[in-house]
Amino acid sequence: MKNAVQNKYCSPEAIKRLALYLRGLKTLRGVNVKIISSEDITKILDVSACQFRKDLSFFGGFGKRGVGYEVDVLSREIERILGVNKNWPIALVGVGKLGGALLGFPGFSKFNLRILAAYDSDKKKIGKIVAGVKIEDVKKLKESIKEKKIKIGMICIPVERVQKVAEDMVRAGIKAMLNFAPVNININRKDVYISNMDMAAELESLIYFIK
Amino acid sequence: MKNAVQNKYCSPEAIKRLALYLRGLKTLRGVNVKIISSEDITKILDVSACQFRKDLSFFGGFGKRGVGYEVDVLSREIERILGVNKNWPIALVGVGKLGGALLGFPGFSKFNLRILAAYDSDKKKIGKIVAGVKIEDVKKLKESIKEKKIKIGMICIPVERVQKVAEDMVRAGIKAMLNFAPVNININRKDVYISNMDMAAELESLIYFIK
DNA sequence: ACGTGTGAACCGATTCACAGCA
DNA sequence: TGCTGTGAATCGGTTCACACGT
Repeated sequence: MKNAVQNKYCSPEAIKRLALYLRGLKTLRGVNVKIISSEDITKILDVSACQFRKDLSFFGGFGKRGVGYEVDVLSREIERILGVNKNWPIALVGVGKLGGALLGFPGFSKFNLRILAAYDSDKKKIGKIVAGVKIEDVKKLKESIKEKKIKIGMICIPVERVQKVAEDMVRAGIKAMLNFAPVNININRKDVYISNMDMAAELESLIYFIK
Repeated sequence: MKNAVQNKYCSPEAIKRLALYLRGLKTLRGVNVKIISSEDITKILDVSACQFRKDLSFFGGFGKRGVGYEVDVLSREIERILGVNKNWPIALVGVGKLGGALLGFPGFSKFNLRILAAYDSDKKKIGKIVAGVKIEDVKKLKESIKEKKIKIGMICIPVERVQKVAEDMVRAGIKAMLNFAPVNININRKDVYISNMDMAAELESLIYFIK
């Protein structure tokens, strides 16, 4: 077994797969499976056995030859690699229907992801508590995020205001953003990661394939 | 100019980029830009000039040498390629917070994507009208989707029930699905496309990069 | 002259195939 | 023997660089 090589480059695709593996492992743990082989994983996830092995071997050898991978051990290792074993508070901007739904989304809390701050420009919403989070004025976004030392943001506001809000968030110290508006955010910084959850674009590309 | 070569393989990644280009083009049209060059597009989207050209040339030559691309023409062509110039009704399963938010999501209607049917298992919700759509009993999902000839589905229900519902949808004729539950759907059919909007996995992979 | 369209070169990611270890 | 871990081979997608058309 080699030591983990964290300084070499690992593709974003591979990292997303790690998160996917974690899903699969949690499911297996739920039905009390203790050991899995790379071949087994192909039955529950759309991934090839050797891709699974290669992805993991990049960070070190977590399996036993002739046996397989311990579900518990591997889960913990992947959590450590991704960094999700620590708490990563999230700031949400835009508590409309979608933003409101995300505030209470059980899929987040299950994975150590907690929305700690929410912002809106609507006077009627400011001050209210939604899913345990007090909605603040978006005007105070910068100092509030800075003060709370939040590094992750989610954007659920209309297209027109997205760019400005994103810039404010970066100035406040946000390093990663999930953008739900169908527009491209322009931030020229290598230390800031933006991921677009463009649901309409996703649907549009699906349409191409079923035609 | 060569004729469009639709029989050769085009990667899903490239198709997603087409949808992205469409976003950019709509924005440009909004500010009355008539012509763009492949170099210009790099200023508003994270894509290289030659990738833009290559993606488009795969489907035929839509630009003028020495000039650029007409925004109007290119928009229409991409819409035709993707197939979004026609109406593609959508069926939504699970009208919880997230499902309810998607029902009224303006980002869909803007792009010809209309949710025409919604299903839930909650007796209190069945029969109610949300965002103009009457919620039906999920038990009647199969015949209802079949009757309405819907080909696209969206899944917003708890993990445990996802696999069964997905199978029912496929049996009813659904060819493409957007899955919002953090679980992998197993459908062994090449003519059915499943796209996972796994927001938690997305966040988890972002955490890796900001660590 | 200018920007598209495209074969060729390049590069990264996936898969193969087998050595190595339990 | 069985399954991991991994260099080598392969595959596909991106970029280069320039011929071509306006």
